[in-house]
Amino acid sequence: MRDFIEILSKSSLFSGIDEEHVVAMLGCLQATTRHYTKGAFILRPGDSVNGVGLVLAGRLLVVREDYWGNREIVSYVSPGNLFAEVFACIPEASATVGVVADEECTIMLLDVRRILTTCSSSCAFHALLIENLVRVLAQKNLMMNEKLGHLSRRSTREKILSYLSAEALRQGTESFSIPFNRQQFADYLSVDRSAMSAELSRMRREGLIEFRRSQFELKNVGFL
Amino acid sequence: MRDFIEILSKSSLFSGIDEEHVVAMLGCLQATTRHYTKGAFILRPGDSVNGVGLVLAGRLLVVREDYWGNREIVSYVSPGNLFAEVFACIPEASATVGVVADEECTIMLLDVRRILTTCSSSCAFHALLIENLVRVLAQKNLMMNEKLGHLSRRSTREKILSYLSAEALRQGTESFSIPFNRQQFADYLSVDRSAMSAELSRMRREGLIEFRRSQFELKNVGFL
DNA sequence: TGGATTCTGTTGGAAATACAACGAAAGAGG
DNA sequence: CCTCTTTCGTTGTATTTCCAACAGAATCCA
Repeated sequence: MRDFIEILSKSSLFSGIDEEHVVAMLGCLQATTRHYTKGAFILRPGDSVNGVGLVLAGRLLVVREDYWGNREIVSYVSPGNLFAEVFACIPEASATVGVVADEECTIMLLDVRRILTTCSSSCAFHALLIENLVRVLAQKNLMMNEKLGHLSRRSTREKILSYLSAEALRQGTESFSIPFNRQQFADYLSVDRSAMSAELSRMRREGLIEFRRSQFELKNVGFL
Repeated sequence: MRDFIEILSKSSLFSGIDEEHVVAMLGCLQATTRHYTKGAFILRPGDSVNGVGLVLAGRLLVVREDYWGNREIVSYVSPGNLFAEVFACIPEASATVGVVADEECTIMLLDVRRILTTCSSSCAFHALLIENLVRVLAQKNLMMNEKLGHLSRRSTREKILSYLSAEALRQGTESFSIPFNRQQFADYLSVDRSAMSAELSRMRREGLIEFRRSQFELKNVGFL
């Protein structure tokens, strides 16, 4: 547990609160930790959600699957970041997506009601906690919006370029690596993997990009 | 102004606060109202956002346009609902989408910092205001998630069915109308309008659906 | 090291979509 | 009631995507 306090104090939720106070708040928020092995479901579609999740170690995938088993990767969650906060903030809603451990991982569950309901006594940083929660919600919104922008492109090439240029902008360099393998990349953009590979090769032949596995480089782009 | 107080007290942000207190809070939140004619831009991509918007009358469209003029309808906003709250909650972010008046409309702008920063004196309902804001953010998140679910479908038919069945579920009936004309519907699902018309006709011939303009009926569905 | 497994790129045929063009139907406004 | 404008459905063609199958490369593990 001690190992995770640094993660916590640097997390999106506790940002700006020093380690000492974070520890004090954990009890107030009824924090519990859990451990999962690779491939295990942390949350299944339809589950009711009682608390917000915070990743302490490992990586989670947020996935959606349809009746025919097509799997789409909605997003991924790395240490220090929240998940399921949306369902936790709307008591009457149940999960519409699944959350799977992409590798062995440790998570922490916190009671959202305790975050929103200011307890006048102990927690001096409660206002900050709420502000952080609002910021996380807004940023997730922004991310989804960005992904919506990728998915709304008509062709595979446009989707790929939309994603890659956004990633180059975010990382501030034309040469960067993406957090997906090919199948995951295709799942993320909701296209066929082999079609994606073919399109990537075509773009390489045309001198638009260079790549090797998950390492990409945008050629001749004007915006950086 | 008087005309809009009922809208306000029933809005997502002021939900649970009676009209009397809503009026009292408006000053505290530095509320201003504006009027726009059909087709006018309320917000352009790249604009910096100082306050959250609340629709009092008329309907707004949230749109994204690419370099080639392809227009995607991200969502629409009807009276009583917020817009631009995401950008307002992240000071350093500027708008990534545009907001257009779909018809003549009146909106109100509110200072988000005033919502998040509790002023101990006057506003007894401030905690509720924050809770409402959090709920709105979470619900928008949920809506985007749902839309992501539609867009991630591979074929036009699947996208249409995904949207229509979600709408049928929401409205609780197999016969319902959608808030779009054909072009807007196609824009919303990011597909070609004529292709959509063709697919709709095909689905009608196969007995899956019935429709006339914006009125739809799902046939032989099991979930209602 | 060698074999098994996973990941990636390629290809060809089937299917679906985009695009452009057109006419019919519906709605708006005098 | 008539005209003008917008919306909607249809069709044919060019493109693009999907799907399945396969082979080479990289990685893993005993």
